[in-house]
Amino acid sequence: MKKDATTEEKIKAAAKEVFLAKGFAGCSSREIAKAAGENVALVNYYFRSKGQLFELIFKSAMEDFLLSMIHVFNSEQSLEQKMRIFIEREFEFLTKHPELPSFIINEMNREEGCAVGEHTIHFEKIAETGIFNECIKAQQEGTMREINLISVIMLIMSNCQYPTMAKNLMKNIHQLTDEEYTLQLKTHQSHVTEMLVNYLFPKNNSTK
Amino acid sequence: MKKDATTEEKIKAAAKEVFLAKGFAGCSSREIAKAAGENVALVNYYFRSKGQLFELIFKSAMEDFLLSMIHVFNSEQSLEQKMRIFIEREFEFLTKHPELPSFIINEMNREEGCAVGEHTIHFEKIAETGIFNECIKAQQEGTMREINLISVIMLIMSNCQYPTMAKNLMKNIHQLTDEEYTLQLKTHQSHVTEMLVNYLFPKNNSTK
DNA sequence: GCTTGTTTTAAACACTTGTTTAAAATAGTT
DNA sequence: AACTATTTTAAACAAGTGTTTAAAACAAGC
Repeated sequence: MKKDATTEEKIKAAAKEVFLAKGFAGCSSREIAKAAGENVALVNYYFRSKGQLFELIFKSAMEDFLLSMIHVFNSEQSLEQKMRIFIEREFEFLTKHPELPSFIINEMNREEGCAVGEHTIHFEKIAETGIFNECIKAQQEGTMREINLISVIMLIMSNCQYPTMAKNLMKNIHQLTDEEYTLQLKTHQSHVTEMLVNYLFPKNNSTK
Repeated sequence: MKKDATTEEKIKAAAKEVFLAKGFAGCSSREIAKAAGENVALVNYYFRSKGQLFELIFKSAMEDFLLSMIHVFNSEQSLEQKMRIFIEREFEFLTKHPELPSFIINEMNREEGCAVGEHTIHFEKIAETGIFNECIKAQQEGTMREINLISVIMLIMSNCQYPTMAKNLMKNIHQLTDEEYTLQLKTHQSHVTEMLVNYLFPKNNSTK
């Protein structure tokens, strides 16, 4: 946390930390205030309610989440190479922010349905990079497998996000230490990369 | 819910439903009691505390979760065929219990660390089916790719579980209806199956 | 100095939380 | 029937919840 941040920023930073770790229902306003080193009333003074503060945090988390996808797509490289780099960046990003996918999926599954319908905006930014058109073109040329683009995204997300989300589960089931799991993750990443690239860009000309 | 269940069973059933949907922090004792149609005090009368009731539910959920893996492994079939059937069963199971993976992963990530260290027991049951030895043998014979078995499990879990966990996220991002997503899931399943089988059991003899 | 407006504080609000209690209802046994 | 043990109830408990309030502290301008 920065040193001379304003009270508002301190609360926001603390809220992000606590919300991401424990979810909306898993923490209290007082906990956030304490984490920020400020009075409870200030949470409502600056953000009106716990709910509105959460909404704010959630949106920015969602933005981080989706923007982490965009950077690679604009570069000048082959689709296959882009895919390789993208997976690498994704693993890198998720190692730094392991709580993010769980957080978003959870809060998305809450009954109150967090801020539904607004996140397509960011997704359209991804579309604007032209990556989807690039895929369609590659599919017409036969260098990429005929596959629904939603499935492509799902394959990538599944294989990149799940391993970081399920860290504690996996550690427990397989009796691994933190270091062992980090190592495991590294070799897993290369499997994921090879598997996805092999499947999406088959080398022998039987695209099925 | 069954008609003439005992009060204890009614509470347990209600607790399972509510806990799975909302998590430990996301619901109250009174909510569970109301869902069971019983008095709040009975929750503590039969289960002593919300925490102990949760522990009970969590363990049985974990059991469902892991036992869903075991059934296929004993059958008499080729490894590849077993894998295909396993993935099919897994998708089938997860469609019926979509909250299960999120629930377990979440509660596993809670600070209190739910009942850590006891779940290896079930996992050992999987080992007893001999599936792991079978894999090692296949790897020696060259019919299966040289790959850490933990990675194999992770690949399967990632690709089967994530798509059901992220349903609401995906629906929102891609603006899909429930029916559209179910359809999408169906075609995704076949991609997952082909991709995993192709990667784990490569046909051309270049196992790398 | 005093007077503005903003920021921070401690205290209180009404309500929900998990849990306990003591009395009431019920079932079981002789 | 009467006595027992079990089950269920409504009420209460202290502690914690999100939020509001009214007073205090602070800063800036005159």
